[in-house]
Amino acid sequence: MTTRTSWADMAANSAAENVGSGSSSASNSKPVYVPPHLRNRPPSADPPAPTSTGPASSNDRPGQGGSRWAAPRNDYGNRSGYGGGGGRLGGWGGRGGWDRGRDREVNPFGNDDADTEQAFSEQENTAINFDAYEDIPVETSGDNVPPPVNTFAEIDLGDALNLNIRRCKYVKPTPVQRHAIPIALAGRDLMACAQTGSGKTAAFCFPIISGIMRGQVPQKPLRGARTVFPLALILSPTRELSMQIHEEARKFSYQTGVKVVVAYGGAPINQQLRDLERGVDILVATPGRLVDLLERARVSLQMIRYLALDEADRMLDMGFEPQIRKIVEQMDMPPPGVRQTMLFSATFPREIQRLASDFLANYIFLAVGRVGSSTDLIVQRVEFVHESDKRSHLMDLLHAQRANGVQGKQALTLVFVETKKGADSLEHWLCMNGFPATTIHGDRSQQEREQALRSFKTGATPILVATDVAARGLDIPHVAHVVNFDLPNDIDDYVHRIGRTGRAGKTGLATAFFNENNTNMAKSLADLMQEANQEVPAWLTRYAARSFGGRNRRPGGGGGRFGGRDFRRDSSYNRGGSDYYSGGNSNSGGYGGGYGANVASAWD
DNA sequence: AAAAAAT
Repeated sequence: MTTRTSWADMAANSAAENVGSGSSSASNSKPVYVPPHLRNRPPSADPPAPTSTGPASSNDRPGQGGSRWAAPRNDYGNRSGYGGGGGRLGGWGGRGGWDRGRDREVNPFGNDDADTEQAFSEQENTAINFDAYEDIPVETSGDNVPPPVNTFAEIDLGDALNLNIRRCKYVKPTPVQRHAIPIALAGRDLMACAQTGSGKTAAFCFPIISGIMRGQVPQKPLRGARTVFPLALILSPTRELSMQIHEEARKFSYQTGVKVVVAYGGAPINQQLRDLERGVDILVATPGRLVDLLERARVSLQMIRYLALDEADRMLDMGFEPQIRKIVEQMDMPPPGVRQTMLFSATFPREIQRLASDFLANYIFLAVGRVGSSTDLIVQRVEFVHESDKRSHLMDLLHAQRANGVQGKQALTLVFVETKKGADSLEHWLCMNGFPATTIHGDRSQQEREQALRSFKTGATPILVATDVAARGLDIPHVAHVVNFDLPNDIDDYVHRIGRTGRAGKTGLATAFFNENNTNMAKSLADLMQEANQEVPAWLTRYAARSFGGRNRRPGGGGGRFGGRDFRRDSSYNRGGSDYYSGGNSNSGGYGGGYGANVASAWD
């Protein structure tokens, strides 16, 4: 079944359905989470009862549950089957079980007081501007696509998770969450084109955490005493992105009894081993370190129920594919159809979709994008700058920015270059010229990388020179300007790079330096900018007309290089279609909503 | 050709 609906339509339909189905607590015994802005409207719904809830409540933390929160406890936990019979004791982590309750869980939230409305509004840097996400076109395909939801209350995530959602100030689900969460909760495999800034991590974390909480306690397989058996695996292409996902997942799983551990290279493995031994349900990892752990038999994938690949197209490109295949296909992970697999990215080239389908079973394809383009929030500029002029041109931009800046402060500027050497050399030059800069790339130590990122985020060094290590997924609030000092050779990389600004519904600026070395990018860049309603300089259009475009120019026009389209619908894909389409009703006709050819976006 | 990812 194929549906094409604008986001607004979805919301309207969904709301209409709810009227009939009686989702309010008055007609339904299940308590309903009421977002803060809807509270004090008698009498339909009470706030959630924030007890310790969930499966861990009966056993893990005696004395903590229920007393921390004043609100009256409801019976949700018992009715829904959560935690019945004492609940699970957490994942298989060697020394897990009863001991785990003694470890006081560190509060991952800066401010623990979820009942203080003010606390929410003060955390402005994580607030999402939802108005920017209205009227978003959505495309789904696959068998029996579960309908989207309108509110978190419609989803049976459980009290503990709902409380963490409140703590994160997520008042209502973002478009990708509205669609992806019901799909994932239905147990379906998913390939999703979605935006990090709007809560993509939550879109795959919520169903995983919820599924682990309500799942049966698995029998621990017989293995070496030090082997741990995570239930979910989340892979990402860079260490910093894995760290970021881990931090978010920890917030979502706070006081749920679900344990999240991160493992990546460049850091001492011993601490990570200790973390694993203390119990792991969800393992977030980069591929190299995970392979190491698997070969040491410190981790087994035998119990994996959920597999999520973030930046999935990157994970399956030439550099990563062998490692991913090893992890997913050649170790002890359950096969597709047994485990549940979710792939997320903004860009999903057709050939990567084809590779990815090896990992999926009867999956649903989901694309969420803005009308016309998803980069409305990012003003894109492209300037013709000769190689020899780049530095002085960058200096001009930075000077102008400083002049316009608030209180003379330099706005955060992320400068992408092609090579690690180039990054070091540009950073040095900027510092020499009075612009506090730092750099992040793969030749730096992990400590240096993390320090650079911190120092950039805090504004201590408001200029960060980066290679593509920082191109994907990193959520750095307040990046005002992304400069493509060197253009990438792949338009997908450009899309991901500029997506470091204009996040969470805020606006941003992206400037690209173009010269005769970038002619192969002219066509794709011009098309992309046009789709995003950006001003395309006449000289770029002329380059584009001359350019033969190489791999960046997709044949067949309608394919859309954004990847907002299911490759199974291409006529060139002919394995009998019914593998994937029960009805075979792939409707590939014109789409009024904005998925034309070459739609691209800042969505990752 | 470059970048990332294990030691």
